[in-house]
Amino acid sequence: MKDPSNPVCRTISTLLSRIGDKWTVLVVQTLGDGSRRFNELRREIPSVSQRMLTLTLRNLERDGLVSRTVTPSIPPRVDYELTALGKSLQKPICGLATWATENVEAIHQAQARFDAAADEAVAA
Amino acid sequence: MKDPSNPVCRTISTLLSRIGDKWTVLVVQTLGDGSRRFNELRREIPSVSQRMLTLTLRNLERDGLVSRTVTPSIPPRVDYELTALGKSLQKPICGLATWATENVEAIHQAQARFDAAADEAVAA
DNA sequence: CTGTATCCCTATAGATACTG
DNA sequence: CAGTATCTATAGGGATACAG
Repeated sequence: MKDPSNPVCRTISTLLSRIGDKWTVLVVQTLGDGSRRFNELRREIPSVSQRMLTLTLRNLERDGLVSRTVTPSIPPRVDYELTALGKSLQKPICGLATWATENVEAIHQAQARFDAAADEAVAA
Repeated sequence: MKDPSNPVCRTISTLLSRIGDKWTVLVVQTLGDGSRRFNELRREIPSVSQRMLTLTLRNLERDGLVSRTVTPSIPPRVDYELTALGKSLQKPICGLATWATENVEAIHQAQARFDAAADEAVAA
């Protein structure tokens, strides 16, 4: 893991870029407790646009993390669900979530200190 | 964790955006086994530009994950090192890294299948 | 050695309108 | 209902030049 140009580090970096985008984690978390239809997801993630939800779901489907099931009725019905692979991702994400919740306060304080110090430097 | 608009989910999402950027994880991993000077980091992460390394380190410093120690000699010397907070992030990142290495093959196969299916659809 | 400053290009994401 | 298409705004990031 010492050489950042090695495949392992690249893999991690690529993965983090994917799930680190603005919507992927929210969608995965939402699908965590069961399958959802397209507009159900929209309602549960109010801030996501139709376009971004579509793109996010397509990427997740392409990566094999989410399955897409079309029921050709009228009106059409599409259900999204985590695959086994997608579910297996929940555990490591949860680890990160735990770290985040435990340390968010420390990070905010560090940011406040840093910004205060920067302001002071400007004033001087 | 059900409501994606709740603070916890936002926190995770924000955190992932931060460490999910192009360089942060590489820098954190590189600093994982000890402090480095600016140009040492550049050499160990050949693909990073001076600008992006500076920005990445500033953000990490601001978040309290990395400490910056200036030695006012000639030439100047600046050492970067993980703080306790930064080190504590290594464990959850490692969990994700493990998942990534274990499943990278499955993801690639899923992508190949998806792309093949898409091509087929175009051909038809 | 360790950065800043500037220019510029591209990728990402939001808004809106339209379609099967 | 579940998308696609298009336009636009912004942010990320590379290259280069310069500075303490």
